[in-house]
Order: sequence, then structure tokens, then C-alpha cells
Amino acid sequence: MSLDKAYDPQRIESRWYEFWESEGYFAPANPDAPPYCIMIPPPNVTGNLHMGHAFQDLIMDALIRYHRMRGRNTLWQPGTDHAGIATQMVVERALNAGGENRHDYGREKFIDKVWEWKAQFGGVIAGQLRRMGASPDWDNERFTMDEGLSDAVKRVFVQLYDDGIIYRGKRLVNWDPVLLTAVSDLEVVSEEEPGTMYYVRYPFVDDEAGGVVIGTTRPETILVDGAVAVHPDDARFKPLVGKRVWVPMTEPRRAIEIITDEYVESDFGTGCVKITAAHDFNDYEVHMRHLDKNIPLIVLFTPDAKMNDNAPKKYRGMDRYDARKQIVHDLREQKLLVKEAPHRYKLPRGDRSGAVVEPMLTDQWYVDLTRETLPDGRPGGKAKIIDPAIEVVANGRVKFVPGNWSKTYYQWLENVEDWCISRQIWWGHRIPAWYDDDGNVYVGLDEAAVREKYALPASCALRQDEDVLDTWFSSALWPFSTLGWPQKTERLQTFYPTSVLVTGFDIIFFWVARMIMMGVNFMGEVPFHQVYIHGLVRDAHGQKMSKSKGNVLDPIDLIDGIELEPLVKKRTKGLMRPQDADGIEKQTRKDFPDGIPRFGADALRFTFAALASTGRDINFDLGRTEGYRNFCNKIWNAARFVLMNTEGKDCAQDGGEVELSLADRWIISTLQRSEDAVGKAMAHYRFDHVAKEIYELIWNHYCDWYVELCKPALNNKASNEAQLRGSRRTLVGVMETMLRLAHPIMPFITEEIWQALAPLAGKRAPSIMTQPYPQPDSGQIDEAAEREMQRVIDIVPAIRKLRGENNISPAITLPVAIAPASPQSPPLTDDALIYIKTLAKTEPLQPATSGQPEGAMILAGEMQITVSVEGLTDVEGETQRINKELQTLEKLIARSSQKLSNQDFIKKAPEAVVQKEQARLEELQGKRSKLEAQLEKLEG
RNA sequence: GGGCGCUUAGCUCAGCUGGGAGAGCGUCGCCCUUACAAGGCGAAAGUCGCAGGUUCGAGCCCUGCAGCGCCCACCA
Repeated sequence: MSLDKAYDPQRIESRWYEFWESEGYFAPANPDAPPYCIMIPPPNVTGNLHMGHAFQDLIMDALIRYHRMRGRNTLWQPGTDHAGIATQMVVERALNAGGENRHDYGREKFIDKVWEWKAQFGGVIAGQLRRMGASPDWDNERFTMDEGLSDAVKRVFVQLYDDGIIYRGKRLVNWDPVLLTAVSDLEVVSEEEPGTMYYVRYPFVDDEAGGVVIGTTRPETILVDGAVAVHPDDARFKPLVGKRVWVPMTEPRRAIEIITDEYVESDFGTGCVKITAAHDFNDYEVHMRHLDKNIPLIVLFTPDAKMNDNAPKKYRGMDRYDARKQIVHDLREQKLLVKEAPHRYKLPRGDRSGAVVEPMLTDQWYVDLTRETLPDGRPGGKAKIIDPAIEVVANGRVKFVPGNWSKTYYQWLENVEDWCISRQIWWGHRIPAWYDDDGNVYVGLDEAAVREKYALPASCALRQDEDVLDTWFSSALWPFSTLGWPQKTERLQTFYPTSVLVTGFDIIFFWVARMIMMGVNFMGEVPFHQVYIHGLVRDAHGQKMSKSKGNVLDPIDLIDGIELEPLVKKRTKGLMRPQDADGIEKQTRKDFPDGIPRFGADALRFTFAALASTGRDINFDLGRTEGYRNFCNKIWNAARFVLMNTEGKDCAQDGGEVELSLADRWIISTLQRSEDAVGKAMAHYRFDHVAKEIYELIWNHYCDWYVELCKPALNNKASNEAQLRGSRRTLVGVMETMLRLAHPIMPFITEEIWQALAPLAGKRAPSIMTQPYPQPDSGQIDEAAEREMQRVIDIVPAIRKLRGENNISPAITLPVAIAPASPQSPPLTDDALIYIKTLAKTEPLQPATSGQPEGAMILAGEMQITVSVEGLTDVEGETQRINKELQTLEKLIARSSQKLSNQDFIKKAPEAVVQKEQARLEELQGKRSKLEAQLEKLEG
């Protein structure tokens, strides 16, 4: 088997993926070995693979392949999330496009539609994952609305309800007036926006010419004000406390009291706040703190945020913003509007709909996370759920990488509010609660279970709660529900707790924290031992990738390449603001005049690895991918060279005497060090270091030096069979090992080459995937060879540099004499001399002429090199060069000797450091005198 | 208001428990040398954000400042 002339990723990738999958290599296969397990963060079932997924998947796949090769019983659990609101929106939008909406279908039929949608598009992202080379256990893919997972959801709900942790209550929640559902605190994002602060006078009941002035950004809510509050210590208002004022615009006129509350900031606005308890979280708190005052809780809005019947007739039915305009107008007319001023403030918006969230009083289901104990004495959510979740991180059962994320985690848990888990949508896990005609609530796994549990007669009519659960409720169970819980399956037994969770910081609260809460509670054990938090993938200049900026890259386009026109089309289609299209098109044409070339999955994967330094966001630079595509090409061609020189030849696969050259021993030794470094970097999730180590080993050490040194050895007619066997065995053996070393990051190209080359290294197996990962062998470290090769590596470039500076053609053979610069150093071995001769194209300078060389003297490492050149010599240039070098030497000598003359340094610095410095100074001085001597010769 | 992070070559970033400033890309030369021009060889390029401090010694530790970014909470 041999390799094609050119590296073509597309030709090899699909072939090997199908092979791996059909052979079943992705399933756990080593039942007696210690388990290693990663749960994929389930992408939305409607989703497409974006750069963030691709990055995250590379990390997981690299870890999985690495541990699989290391012999662990390895499981990467794949699956998708039903993503309640997101999916419902996607399907609804599709219906809307056809002029329909979900109410045309009704609940049951709409849900059927969603399942149809899932059947059609739910596999897209899995297909894209395959293109990336991901190796999860596809045979056991899970979906959060699978039967088993749904069963887990119900059981958890029922249990927490029976424990008194889940409760139903009427409270103020974040209401999304577009989606018409409650959302949790986490699903509300606040950003500063421009607005207006309105100053409104509330006339005194007993003196309508006077009054207090309040500031508000929401004048429409004046209509349901329940009080005006001032700070208790605010001297200005002390005399007014307890007085009554008229609420403007109310019909019939309503009067409210001026009260005091600590929450009022005296120096903000006018120091007087209107209290609208039913539509503001702070005001609701005020209401709760002053129950004796009976501050009215009046709801003003309909679910879609229009004015309801509690508003005076003229405003009823108006949208909240239209009502605002009208009221401002009316206040102005009645001379109650004292002032308007521009005011920037943060507006809470639903993260899905973008609509301004309205605090609304509704009945919702909550998970208690704040109570220490329940009224009946059982532990509350704080004690039962939050404290243990904090504890497992504090005591190291769960470790964040990088560690400082634990701080973020604590901070959130320590300040968390109860979790609103009910959603007024259709797509999701229906809440397992039933009501009788009197509104009593019964919670159980299903209706039959409820009847039994609560001993309800058949005559008692029950109807199930209409709401569904927050998507994250089922996601929180993912680490054990996917493994079969509540069944005590072998999978669950084997793989829980999982090894590591790989995820972004953006879902630490949504998901990571909740998995820990649920895992600790229901499994009695943490869901994962480590949490590797990676950064966000941004564009090359650190901008967030977004459709509206038009800077989104599709990982599949980087793998397959894409022409300019389709790329422009893709980026400008379906924009929220079509007016952005022109700018995006222009920028795209400028950035990618020729489209995006086909880089292949391996190059993309390697790019992600190389950019994955700890925790921080990564700026994705296509130039890097191009560079790593070139790296693939380099590996490809190196492999071709290896095959050309080993195929059909004796590589000592079957034994036979072997003699290793200096270069052989050096590359084998170097390989051990790289294996060691890669292993350490893997253990610390430093994929950037892994990538760098592999890149340097293959390109710099193996290709640039070793392969070049092999050429003379393999072509030398004087080489004996043992030497040839030694070189061939090393050439092919090191390459084979490097392929295994790189496989977790670059699975495709390593497999393709390995298949061709492994037999020559004496390996016979169906796939590189199932081969052991290279482990360093300290017995193969050869320090003598490393030292000697280092001298070669110092000398060769020094001679090449001299050529460059003197414009000496590479075709000319240079006569050189090489000698140790100091008597302590041994002379070069014959091997080393041959390497220098070949790589720097030199010949030995005859002793007869070496006394008085017509040429140059250079110092490289611990060696002194004298070069003689026929007719050289640009004496002037050479003088200049030496003078320049002397200058830098002088600086270094000055710095070093200054250091050494410092008594404090001698006394306080560690012995070794002082000695090193002394040796260094001596070396520098030696160099200096050598150069000075040469200078004299030149001038003399 | 509370918390976190970043600032090193033109660009994107490494730099381990403090001990001679690094890589990739880009740039500039010279080479189509028998694996590879998606290549080879070589070169130029940094007051390590600023100011103090600790130390024999600071890119690294401490304090302050500036700029950039993120998270949480929030003043109506």
C-alpha cells in the first residue's frame, strides 16, 4: 500500500470514519479496565454545528481517543436536548412561514409536528460531528425526551415534591409577553438602553396644590401604584410620612400612603419612589415587608402586556408602550409631569424572544433553593441541595479547570433564588401534577399512580397540569439519566461518576451547577470529577461571531472549503436586519476574495488544539488553519519519504542485527521526551502544549534534522546491513510512534498513513485507533547522543549563516576546520562530522593551511569553526561582522560580570545559579578573546 | 456596587515553583537541493500597559493607576 502523491483530506476522511463506525470502535470495549467517561453537552436537537461546538468536540474527542488508546474503558455519551422554548420557536416559525400557527393545530397535533421536525432535522448535528471525526458511542445516543429520560424526569420531580423541595406558588415571576411563558432568572438578560426618567407630582389629598414628586421610567404603571416610599432617615420627607396622596390618572381617584423603607436611595431621583407591587420585584419586596400597610397588589397587564380592566377605560386594551405615551401626554396636560430627562437604564429582556420581560403575579412551580428548613422541620432546599453542591467543590470532589471558576460557581450558589421550573409552552416534559375540581393538587408518576397514592376514587375527575418543565430540569439529570437511571444498569454502575465535563463558562449556572445539585441528591455522588471550562470561539480580531456581524464561520466550510459566492449568500441570507447585508457582503468579499480553501478536519482540529490555552477565549485565525493544513501536508510527504525508503526493504521487523547511528539514537531519545511532555500536557488539559510539542517533534526534529541525516546514511554505499537496518527501523518506527502520538488530535491523516506504514514497523492491527498510546521509556533517553547532536545543530546553521552573509552559493563546498573552543570539550565524533559535511556542505580544511586561514572564524555553542574560502575574503565585511558580534558580547559580559561582582548575589543566590553565571562569563570571555584574535589576523 | 480575566514582536498567542525574552502567521533576502514551493535555508523585529514596592535578581510576586473584556446584582 502506498500513498497518493498529494495530501487530499476529503479523499481519506469519510472512508476512515465509516470504517471506524462500522467496526464498532466507538463503544466501550475494555470492561476490565478503569472507566473513562465524558457526557457530551447535548446540543439543541434543532441545532447546527457551530465553531463553539466544533472546538468543544475536538477537546472531548482528543481526550476520548487518548484515553481509549491508553486502554481505559472509554465512553463518550452522545445525544441531543429537546430545548423546549428554542425548538418550539423554530417549528412555530416554520408554521408561520406557511401562514399557520400552533393554535391551528392544538397541543397534541403541534407536538406531533415537532416530533416530525425532529425526525427530519434532529440528525443534522450528529452528521456534522461525524465530519469532525468525533468518536462517541453512537449506538447509545440519547434524547432528553426519550422514554427513559422522561421517566427519570418524572421520578425526580415527584421525589423532590414529596421532599417538600418542589412547591407551587403564586409569586412575581419574569414573564415573557411574547412567548407567553414564565422564564427563570437566568433566562433574562439585562442591557443598558437609553430611556427617559419622568418626574411626576402626586398631589396631597389634603392639599392638592402641593404633593410629592417621584421619578419613574414606567409611568404607565402609576395606575396601580400602592404607595409612595421614602427613606426612613431622609429628613426632607419626615413630616410627610403617613400623609396620603392621590394617584394621578386613576378613575375613580385612588389615594395611597407615603411610607418609609430602607430600600429607597435618598440621593437617587427625587428620593421618593412609587411602589407598584405587582409589577416590580423590589416593590413586591416592599409589599411583603409592610404587610400591615396592606399595600395593594393590582395587576395591570394581560399576559401579552396590554392594559387590562384594572386600568381606567381610556387605556384598556392598549399596548404597554402606547399606554405610556398616552399617560405621559395626559400627565403633561394635567400639569402633573414636572420634568422629563434622558436616562440610561438596564432593561430586562427574555434571552429567546428579546421582549422586555414583565414581572407578573402568576402560579408557578419552583424548586426551593433558599430555605434552611421546611415548616414541618424537614431540610429545605438550601440545606438539602445548595449546601451539598457547594461542599463537593469546596472539598475537591469536583474540580474546576482552571480553578478560579469555582469562585464564580460559589458566588452564584450563595446568592441564588428559588428556581422557577414551569413553562407555559407545549414542547417539553409535562409536569406530573393533577388537579381535582376543587383545585387540590396531586403529584405522582402518572394519573393511576396519583389515584393510588392519594386514594382518590374513580369518580374524582382529574386534569393534568398544562405546563411543561424548564428544559434545564431534564438537562440537569443528563449524567445519570443517559446511563439508565432509575434502573440500576451496568452502564450506570460502570460510568457514573463520569471523568470530566467539558463545557463553556456560559452554562456553569444553567447546567453545571444544576447537574451537581441533582447528581449529589439522586446518585449520592458527584456527576463528574473535573469540569474543564473552555473559552468562547471568537473571530480573528476577538469579535464575537454573530450572524448580524456577518463574521460567522461554519466548521464544515473550513473542512470542505467554500466558494466565495455561496459564502456571501450564506452570510447574507435570513438576516434579522436585511439592511446589514451590503456591509456583510463587502467585508466577506474583502476577507475571502477566493472563498475558503478546503483545509480538512485534521487541520481544523489541530487549530482548535493549538489555540486552546487555559480558559481564555480564543480568537480563531484562519491563517493558523492554513498553517496546520500545511503541517498535514508535511506529515504526508514525510511519510511518503519513509515509505520510499523502507517499502520492500529490510526494516528489521523480523529481527536481525541492528546498529544505530548518532541520529537514530538522538531522534529516539527526543521522541521519549516529547511523549513525556505530551502526556503531562494532556493531564493538565493543555492542548496548546500538546499541539506545539507534536508540531515541533514532527516538523523541526524529525523532518528538518532526522530525515535529512537519514539521507546520507541510507545512500552511503559504505553502510553495512546492520546500519541500514538500524536507520530504516528508526525511520519507520519513530514515524509510526509519532502517528499514534498525534492521533487523538488528527485522527484521519494518522490512520491513513498508519495503515500503509505500520506493517513496516512490525505492527499488524486493523486500526491505529485501537493501538496503545506512546509512553516514554527512560531507558531510551540517550544524553550523550543528545549532547553530540546539539553540537551539530549549533554548528550547521552557523555555517549556513556565514554563507548567507558572504553570499556564498550553497553549491560551493566550504573547507572548514572545527575544534572545541575550550579544552574541556571533546572533539566531534565522526558521525557528527559527516552530518555537518552533508548538511552544511563542507570539506575538512587541510592542516597545512589551517595555521593561517584565509577566511572566517565563527563560534557556535562550544565549538570554534574556521572556514577557509578561496578568494573570500570580504575582509571589511568580515571585520564588521566580528565587531558587531563583539559588541553584543561586550554587553553580555558587562551584565554578567556586574552580577558576579555583586556580593549580595554571591552570598544570597543559590550555589548552582552562581556557578552557572560564572561558567557563562568564562564562556563569553573565551568567545571574546577568540574573536579578538581573529580580528587581529584580519587586520594584520 | 461585587467578582473575574486580559495588556509580551506588525497580527494571534506561549512563557512551568522568580535566575540568560519564545512560537506560529506575516515581512525581507537567497534557493524549483533527488518527501514536500502547502517547501528549504537565512534575516530583521519587543522599554514584556504605566508607576511604585519586595528581592542579590521581576514578564512572573505585592500595591496603585490606565485601557480592554466578561459575569453577577442593581437606583425607581
